[in-house]
Amino acid sequence: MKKTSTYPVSARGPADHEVRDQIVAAATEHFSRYGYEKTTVSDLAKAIGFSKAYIYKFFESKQAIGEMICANCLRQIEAEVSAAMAETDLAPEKLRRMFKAATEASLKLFFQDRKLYEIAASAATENWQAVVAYEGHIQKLLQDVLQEGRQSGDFERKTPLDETAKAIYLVMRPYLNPLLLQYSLDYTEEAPMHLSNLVLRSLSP
Amino acid sequence: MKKTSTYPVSARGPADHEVRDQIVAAATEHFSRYGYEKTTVSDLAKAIGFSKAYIYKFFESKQAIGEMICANCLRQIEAEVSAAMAETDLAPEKLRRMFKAATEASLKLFFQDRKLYEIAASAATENWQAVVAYEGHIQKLLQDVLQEGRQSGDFERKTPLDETAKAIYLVMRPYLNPLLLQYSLDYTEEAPMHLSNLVLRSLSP
DNA sequence: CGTGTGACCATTTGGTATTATAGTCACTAT
DNA sequence: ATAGTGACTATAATACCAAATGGTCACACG
Repeated sequence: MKKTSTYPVSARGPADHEVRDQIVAAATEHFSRYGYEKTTVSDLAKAIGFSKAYIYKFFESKQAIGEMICANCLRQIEAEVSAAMAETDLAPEKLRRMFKAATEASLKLFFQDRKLYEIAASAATENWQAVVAYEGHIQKLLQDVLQEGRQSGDFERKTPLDETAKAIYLVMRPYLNPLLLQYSLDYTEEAPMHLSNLVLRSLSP
Repeated sequence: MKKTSTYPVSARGPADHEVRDQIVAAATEHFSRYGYEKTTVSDLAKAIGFSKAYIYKFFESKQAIGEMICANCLRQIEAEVSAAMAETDLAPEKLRRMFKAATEASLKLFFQDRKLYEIAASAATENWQAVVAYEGHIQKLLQDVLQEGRQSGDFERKTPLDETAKAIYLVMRPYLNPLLLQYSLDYTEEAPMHLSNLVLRSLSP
């Protein structure tokens, strides 16, 4: 199995290679310190002691490197969300924690890793693979918890599952999507609770 | 009573004056045709046959003129939403129509009056009075229909009204707020229906 | 074959000189 | 007092050119 998560379409050359890891490490460092725009490919090359041309043996563009770093950020968020959900067995509580953890993890990125956040925001604007994958994974998590709640009898079963999932995703989107989050900052304090309440009321059997 | 809606804080000089109306008319024309940035205050002056200095007897800045035009747009949306809601007496249906009409009116602005939409988006970014007022009015409409539905027995009465109103507003926001709408275009087709359904389920007694 | 690069080109970007614009004010006319 | 303006300034936009950057390629080395 090819692990597409760490070797996306936009990569090239040997998949498993020490230099690839070095590039990613240097890019993470530079992007998060100086930002994506201010980091040149030559900077990365210098940092790992190779020529710029060599970097292009591993990534087909600077953006491809950015995608990788962005994907790592988003996977980090996914992991935090999954962890928060794993803390309980009750579907309703899982849903609450999912919403809360996702918002908090995104906010953490925004406030503590602004430069990386900016990459994620561009990624969302331009619909990079990493963001599409992230959205897919979150939707999957959501669908799973809905299914679980239906099985346990916590959630109603009349409404088609995919409709419910879609609607709830739309409710969460302004706080999950890096691009939208920055325009919802005034609400991040209360929104997860209020919206979780609303969603759970809508799910009651 | 001062009608603050047509004479906001950022205006100056005689409130009711033919020239003020001429300025607004010329600005509406120019802003919607050439855009806010590309229109100079001198252009407006030329259009109404006065000097630029005279315009500043009526508005304290170019932005103040923009606010007025923007406020008109938003009031137009409000009017369309109110009209749509008046078509029915049933609170749940009112809520559906509110969501649908608001989304459609905002989309109309986006696609058919792009230049004016851009003003509204800036207004939302910079929190102009016009947008704050618009949000307030929409929230009032929402609160009223909720109250009405509670009285008629269509909606549950346990949850505090302002919490419900706030949560539902947050659900609608991505499609009402001009700044957010442009990032939700992929969803405007289905979102009003799916989200109305979700909200109504959450309101069921 | 895999590792690695300097030289090269087409676009962007950054800096800067110049122009255009927002906004004011003293002033005239009625 | 109300109606109206030309001349002015500080700031923002623009136009311009030089430097920097993303990206490629032919080639060298083991």
